[in-house]
Amino acid sequence: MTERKPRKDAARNRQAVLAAADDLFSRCESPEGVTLASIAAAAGVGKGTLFRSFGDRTGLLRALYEARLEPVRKAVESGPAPLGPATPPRQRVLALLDTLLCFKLDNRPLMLALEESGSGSPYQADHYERWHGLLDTMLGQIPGLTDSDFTAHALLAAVRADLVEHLAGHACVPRERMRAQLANFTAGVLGADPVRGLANES
Amino acid sequence: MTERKPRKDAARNRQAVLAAADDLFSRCESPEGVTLASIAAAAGVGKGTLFRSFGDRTGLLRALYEARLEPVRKAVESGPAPLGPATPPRQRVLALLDTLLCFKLDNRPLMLALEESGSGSPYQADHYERWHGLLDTMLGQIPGLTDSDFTAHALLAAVRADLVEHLAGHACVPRERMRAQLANFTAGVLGADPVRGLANES
DNA sequence: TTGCAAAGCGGACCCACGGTCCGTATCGTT
DNA sequence: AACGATACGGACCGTGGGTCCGCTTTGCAA
Repeated sequence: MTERKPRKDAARNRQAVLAAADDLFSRCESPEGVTLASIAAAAGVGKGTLFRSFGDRTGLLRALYEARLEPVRKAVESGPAPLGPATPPRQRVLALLDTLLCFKLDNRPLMLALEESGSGSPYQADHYERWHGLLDTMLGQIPGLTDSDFTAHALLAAVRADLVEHLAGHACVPRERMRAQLANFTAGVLGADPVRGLANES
Repeated sequence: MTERKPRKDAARNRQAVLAAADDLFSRCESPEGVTLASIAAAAGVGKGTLFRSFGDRTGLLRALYEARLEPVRKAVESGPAPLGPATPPRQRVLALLDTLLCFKLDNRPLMLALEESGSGSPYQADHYERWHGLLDTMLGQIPGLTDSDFTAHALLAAVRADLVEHLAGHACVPRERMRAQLANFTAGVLGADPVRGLANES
């Protein structure tokens, strides 16, 4: 194997940086303000260390994202209904989008930073590919629905971080209302009748 | 009136800058590469001039955008069907989104730069407000459709510049296919049956 | 315990880019 | 022609991401 065990202090510093960044992001608005130097300072390490651990800004953001996303990923990959793999497609799509929305609501500054930094567009990040692929597959299993690929993109676009931020931050749309609107919209896209209880489908 | 007629050379320089920027944007990929200094150089003026005319990068982008958008705006505000105001809502929504998509396809680098620069999110730009307001109104006139506000946001999100860029540039989805997919998707959102000829509705 | 690479540290340094400033050139009016 | 107002342009600045390299720490081994 190519694994070289990292030195103890290295591991500790990595954790410190992660923690500091996490903290700064949840504390401050406007991810612009969270500079790499400030993260390094908050973590009590030098900039060099930070870059060695994460490559660049995007790398750090991604690492943070992965860390926070872990439980969600688990739930989707092998959890119980309505998120887990044993759920019928319609409900699972609803559940997935709802989960994504909530996640972005709960991690606004980070998600904002991640999407806008991504050295270009968020569409190049492979975590996007993952969500898109999953959604695509699920949509493909819904009879009567065409263009699952594009539809997946469009649905994901409806929960983009900056839109969420705009609605939650500027328009002050409350969380539950947003969730309801998204569910309603999604149900419309999936065809059929707008779901009311979001859990009665064959 | 507060209008002070600008000096002749000022006007000429403004045009030169606009032209140069237009050219650079349509020529180069990755709007990152189009720096203000390079625009100034290409226009044969100093950076100071550029900033005096447009305030900042976003101002320049916006000016360019407005200029290119002019015909579209006219067509929407007072043109003939299916874009003009006399069109029934369903068709007009379809037509508007299609138009927007085509516009972004035709102005990829510029739109990309505009959306990602906007000193924050594209949602703070007032041209976004305009499109959203219009769409919102139109959607409100479609019976049986709820949450027109959110729906308008979601539909606009489906034609965001970076998504369009991703599909057209990376995934190499041909123009007509994208238009068809978008039309299909939109029709789904509007309720009812997926339109086939996109022009048979009461 | 001590010695000694290798791994890691950190902050001085670099560069690109957006944006400002002010001495100088041009306009256009009298 | 002459003079104020207007605009020019490029030197200059601040900021923030990313790099470099001499010094410190670690952990293995004698």
